[in-house]
Amino acid sequence: MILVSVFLPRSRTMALKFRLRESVGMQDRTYTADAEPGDDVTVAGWVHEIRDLGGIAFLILRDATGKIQIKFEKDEMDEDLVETGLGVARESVVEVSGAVEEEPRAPTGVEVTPESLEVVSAADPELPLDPSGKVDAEMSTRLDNRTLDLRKDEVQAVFEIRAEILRATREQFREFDATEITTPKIVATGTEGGTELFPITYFGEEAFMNQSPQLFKQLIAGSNVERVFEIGPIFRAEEHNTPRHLNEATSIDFEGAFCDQNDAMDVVEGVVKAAYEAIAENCQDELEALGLEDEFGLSDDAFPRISYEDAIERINATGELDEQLVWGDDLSTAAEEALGDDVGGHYFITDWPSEIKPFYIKDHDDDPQLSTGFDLMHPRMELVSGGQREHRHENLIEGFEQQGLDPDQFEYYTKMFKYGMPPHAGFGLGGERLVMTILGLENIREAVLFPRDRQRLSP
RNA sequence: GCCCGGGUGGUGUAGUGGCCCAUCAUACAACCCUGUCACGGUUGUGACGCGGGUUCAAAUCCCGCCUCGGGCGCCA
Repeated sequence: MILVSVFLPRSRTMALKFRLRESVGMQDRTYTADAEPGDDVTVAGWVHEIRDLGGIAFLILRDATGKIQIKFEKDEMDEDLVETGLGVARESVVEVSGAVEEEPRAPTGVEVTPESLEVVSAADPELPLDPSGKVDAEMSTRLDNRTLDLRKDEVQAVFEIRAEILRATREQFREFDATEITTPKIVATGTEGGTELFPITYFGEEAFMNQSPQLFKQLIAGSNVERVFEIGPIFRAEEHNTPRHLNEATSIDFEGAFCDQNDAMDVVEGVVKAAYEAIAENCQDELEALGLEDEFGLSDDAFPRISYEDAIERINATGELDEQLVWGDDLSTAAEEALGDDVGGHYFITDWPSEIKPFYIKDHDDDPQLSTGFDLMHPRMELVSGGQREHRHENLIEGFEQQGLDPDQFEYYTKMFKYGMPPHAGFGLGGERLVMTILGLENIREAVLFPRDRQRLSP
């Protein structure tokens, strides 16, 4: 990514966003975005850069709201002050007090003439990566030094937007009358078998990190709560090596009683669109930092709902695949790409063959070969999988057996289907994949502060 | 799980057997410069992932290990 400008003018909304924090921060500190000409201020932050032109020199101070220029005139100012100010290493934390003056030649139109400067925390002059962005760093170097990496505007913007996506999806779920729940991450059994779970020891007993809140959210949807959502971590022990998989991911889950797969699709479509809208409305500065301000948005059109049968026909018709797909085939990455290019936007694939969907997905009443399962696809990758759930106890037990699972191990789950389980439907949406597709990130690790992948366990 | 490609100063790179006590940028150090905004200029500092092998000669070829990234499978 290329930094658009060293000085990103922060808008009024940005300044307002941070003003709220002042009540809990340094009482007499002014954010750089709030420094107005005529004020006597104390600003505190990181030394972004020092430009020494000889008789005059500038220190660029950066904080969460932006940057401000501190001016040093060597002949006219206290020698110690100049020496301290210009001797400090980049990325050191300093606190500067002085008068803010209007100055058209300054990058933001204002600059501070310092009266005092304190080095709060000196930085090592040799940095493991360059937060000013003049020199790129590799993903691995960046992740090993996330604190420094986040000092770059375009990196910080990703996580501000991620936070906005989470806020907007939460709010949208509330619009759908769903209650936020949290379910256990340490579990006795997996959702779909034990092969892809991280085993742990729980007081001497075998346990696992949960790979999905699926069974728990169903149990709560079957209570009077009816509609639930959860935004939380999921853990998968698969040893994949791709730019779109994580071993710890954030799942955005929904489950609703008296809902069918079409209702679930309505909800997920609403949630995804709410995320796009919230970003367009509240994250202009961040979009600019990422260079996305011109092209950002999502069409108002409904996401097309394409049946599995039509999907394979359409894929075959593109001629992109070496071998024609036949009914019952799962969709390969190449097939998904061919269809994604053909559709050109988000779309659902519905009515999958029952045999390639998990046991808890309900089949169509009039055709047991067809499931109510659906996927929401972004042209670049799968975002969501969902469907109507099997709520009939007998059918559920049968499903376990057909999938080669022992229903006795899941008794905590299946027995609740004996005490009044309404029809219900839901979905799981990949949180990082949502962030990644919305922002066009090349690697899913860009969307997580401290990613867990096959190689990385720390930091 | 199968397959492919990398690892060179702090950072990012050039270099496919001798022309390399290793290129360039940035950083760092010193000096010059009174309006920079990726400031500019001069000089300097600093590196071939680890171990073994082939060769008169290895950053370069071979083997093993460590490590990073990607493709597929599978998935969110």
